[in-house]
Amino acid sequence: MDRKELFEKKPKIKINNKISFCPTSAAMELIGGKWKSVILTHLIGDKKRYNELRKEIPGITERTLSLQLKQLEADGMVNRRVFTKKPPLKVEYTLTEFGQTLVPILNLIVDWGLQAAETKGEFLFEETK
Amino acid sequence: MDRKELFEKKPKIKINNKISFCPTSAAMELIGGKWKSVILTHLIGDKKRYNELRKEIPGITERTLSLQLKQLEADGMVNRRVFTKKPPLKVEYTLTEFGQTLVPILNLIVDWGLQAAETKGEFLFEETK
DNA sequence: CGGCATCCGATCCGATACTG
DNA sequence: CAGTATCGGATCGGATGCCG
Repeated sequence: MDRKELFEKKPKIKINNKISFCPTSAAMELIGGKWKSVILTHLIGDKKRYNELRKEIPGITERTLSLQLKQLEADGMVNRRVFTKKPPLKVEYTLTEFGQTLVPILNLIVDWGLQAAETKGEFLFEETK
Repeated sequence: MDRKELFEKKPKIKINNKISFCPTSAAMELIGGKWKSVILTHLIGDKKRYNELRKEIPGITERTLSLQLKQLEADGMVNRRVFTKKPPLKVEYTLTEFGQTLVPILNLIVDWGLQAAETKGEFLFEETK
């Protein structure tokens, strides 16, 4: 069935047991929310450890980072690999192959955010932490 | 200041009085959430009346559609125009010029959602309403 | 036709403290 | 180091009814 026919039939979409009414909302179930795309953006290119992500993503709490990573893992966007069994642990997160397919969108979103800031917003630089 | 320099300084970003820590979260403040990008997608190309949107977006409630449209208007993504004063009213929504800049992202998201459904999910067709 | 008002449960998410 | 546990406020969003 081609795209045109799909559009006309307006099927619901089921991904990971979540049912959506259209491709857009299906996508937003996976990458929407306040933090998911931010986390994914930071995983572009490199693997990252938990605390690296925590430091690189200002404003996020441990709890939220942990929960979001777990969801991303459950949705097949992120791999979690444990390298040591005894504390101190070493855990690395990477994008899955599926997660990689998001990279073009994430890059567009970053660009758009920058441009929106330039045209409609402002940048706040802080000398004094 | 060029992009590279901007990245290194990691300024906060303020758009419409909302402060974000990076371009991605700034963007997600504007287009994130369950419904905003769905609504915007339906405004691509055509102006739409309130009830048109309601019919075309299954699963959304009047209240939510109304609230989201108001936010999109406040954020400068959508124009709301009233054409009659006495009931029955005629109200049309269109993308603003700023909203138009989102179209490439929205199209990518639709494509990605379709592809995700094809590879990781399934389509549910309903003969019986 | 195009909403708004109200109520209310579900969910999100921040703060804080604790653990293998 | 990489989380989990618990609490609680804020926000989301569904149901319902009303209105110019």
